[in-house]
Amino acid sequence: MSDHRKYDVSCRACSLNARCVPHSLTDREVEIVNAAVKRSKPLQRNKTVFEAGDKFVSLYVVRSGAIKTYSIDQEGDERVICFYFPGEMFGLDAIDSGHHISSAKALETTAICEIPYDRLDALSSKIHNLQTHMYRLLSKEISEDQRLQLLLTKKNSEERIGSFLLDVSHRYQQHQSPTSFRLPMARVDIANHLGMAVETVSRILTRLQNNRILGIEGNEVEILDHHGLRTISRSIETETLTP
Amino acid sequence: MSDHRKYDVSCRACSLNARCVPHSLTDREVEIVNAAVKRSKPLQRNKTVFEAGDKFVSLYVVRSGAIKTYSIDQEGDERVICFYFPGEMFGLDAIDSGHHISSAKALETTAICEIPYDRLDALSSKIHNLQTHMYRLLSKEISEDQRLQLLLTKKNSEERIGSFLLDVSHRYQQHQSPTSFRLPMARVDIANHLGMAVETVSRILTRLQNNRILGIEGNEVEILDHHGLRTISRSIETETLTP
DNA sequence: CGCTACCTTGATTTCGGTCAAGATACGTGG
DNA sequence: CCACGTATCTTGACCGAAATCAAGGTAGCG
Repeated sequence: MSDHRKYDVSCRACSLNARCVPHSLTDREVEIVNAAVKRSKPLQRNKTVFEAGDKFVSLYVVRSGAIKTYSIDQEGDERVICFYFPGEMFGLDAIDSGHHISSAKALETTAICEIPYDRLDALSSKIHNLQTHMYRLLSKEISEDQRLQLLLTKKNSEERIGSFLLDVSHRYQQHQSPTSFRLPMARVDIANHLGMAVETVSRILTRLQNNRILGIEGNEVEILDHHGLRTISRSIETETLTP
Repeated sequence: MSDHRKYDVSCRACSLNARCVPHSLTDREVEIVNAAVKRSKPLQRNKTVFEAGDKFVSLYVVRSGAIKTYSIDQEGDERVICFYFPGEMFGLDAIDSGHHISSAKALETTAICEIPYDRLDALSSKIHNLQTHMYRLLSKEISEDQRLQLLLTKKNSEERIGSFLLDVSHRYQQHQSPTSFRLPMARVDIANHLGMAVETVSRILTRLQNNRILGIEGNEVEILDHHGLRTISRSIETETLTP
C-alpha cells in the first residue's frame, strides 16, 4: 500500500516534471495520467529500452538511474545523442516517423515509466493542460538540442567539458548535491556525446583537477570552484534561465 | 478573388506541409486552420521576424524566400541555428520558455504566415488531427536537430558541406530543380551553421568544383555528380528515409 | 566611380585526433 | 583470497585538418 503510494508520487514526478518543465495539472488530471502509465521492474546496466528501427510505441521517463540514447554509424562507432536523468522524458524523436531512430540503454540499474503514446495522445486531446505540457516538453527538447549545437560549433574541448559538467550538475541537483555527484556514464560516452576523443576528455579532466577546479575520483566528481568552471565554460546560461 | 484563393492554397501548403510532414486533415479542418493564420506583406532582406528575448506569440511558416534563425554569443559572433525554406515552420523552440531564444531574419525577400500560438493551441485541442500533426512537427524538428549533431560531432568539413548541400537540395526539390538551385545564404552563414571558418567553406566548394562534383557560380549551385556527393558525405540518409 | 560587403587563395599555427603503452579497476573462477 | 583477463582510464609523442592571419579579387549599390 505504502509501496503503491510511493509509485504514484514518483510517477507524478516523472511524467510531469520531465526535464523540469513547470506544470499545472490538477490532482484529478494527474491521477488520470498515472493510470495510463506502465511501471516495470528496473533494467540492469547495459539493457536496452528500445533499439534503432524499433516501432515507436511509448514514451519513457527515467525514475531512477540513467539512460543514454545513441546510434551506430556505418563505420560501427557509436554516437551518444543524449543522456537522461531521473524525471526526464525520452523517445520524443520517434513520434514523427513512427520508428525509433536511436537506441536507448541503461547506464546503470535504472527504473523507467513507460507511457503508451496512443493513450497519451488520446488523453492530451481531452486534458488541455496535458497537451500544453507536451508541447512544452517537445519544445524544450528542441531548445536543449540547439544548445548542444552551440556547444559543438563554437566551443573548444575545455569549454565543452565544462558546460557538460555544469549541465549535469544542474540537472542532478534536485536529486543529488549540486557540487558533488557521480557520473553514471563512461568517459568514452562523454567523448562520443561531445564530439571528441576519449583521450582528450581524460586529459581535460586531469587538467581541471590540477587547477583545483574539480576533484575527481573515478566517476565521482566534485566541483571545487563553481565560478571558475563557469568562466572556463563561458556559459552565462547556467542559472540565468531560472531566476 | 483569385488572389485570395491563391493565398489559401499557399497557406494550406504552408501550415500543413511544413517540413514535409505528411498530413491527414480534412478540407473542413484546413479551412478552420487557415482562418487562424495571419498573412502579411513580404519581408525585405535582413528584416527580422523576431529577436532573441522577444515574447513568444506566434509560430511562423515560410511561404517563399528563406529565413535563418541565429543567436549572438557574448563575443558578439553569430551562430546560425537553422535555415528555413518554403513550407517549413519555425519558432518551435520558443513554446517552452515563452520567449524566443534565437532571432530570425529574412535572407532574401520572404513571405511568411504567422500562426498565433494561443489560437493554434485552442484549435488543436478541438481538432485531434491537428494536435497529432503538431506533435509530429515538433518531433521532426528534434530529429533534424539530432541529425545536425551527428554531422557536427562525427563529420569533417568536406562531409559537412556535402551533407548540407544534399539536405538543401532535398528540401528545395519540391520548389526548384533538385540538381540546380540557388543558395540564399552567404558563405559565412553556412560556416556559422556548420561550425567551421568561412575560408574552409570557400576552399571546399572550390575543391568540389575542381573535382567536377559541383558547378558553382556565385550562389548558384549545380550538383553535377550526385552519387559522388553522396559518397563524400557518407550519407546513407538521403532518400532512404522516404522510400 | 568608389565604397562596402562578400568571396577566394595562400602561408602559418595550433588544437585536438591518432597511435602506443602503461596503469587501474573489476569481475570471475580456481 | 588471489590470479587472471578484460574493460576503462591516463599519459606521452607525433601529426594533420582546419583555424587564423593576411592580402587580394569580385560584385552589388548609392
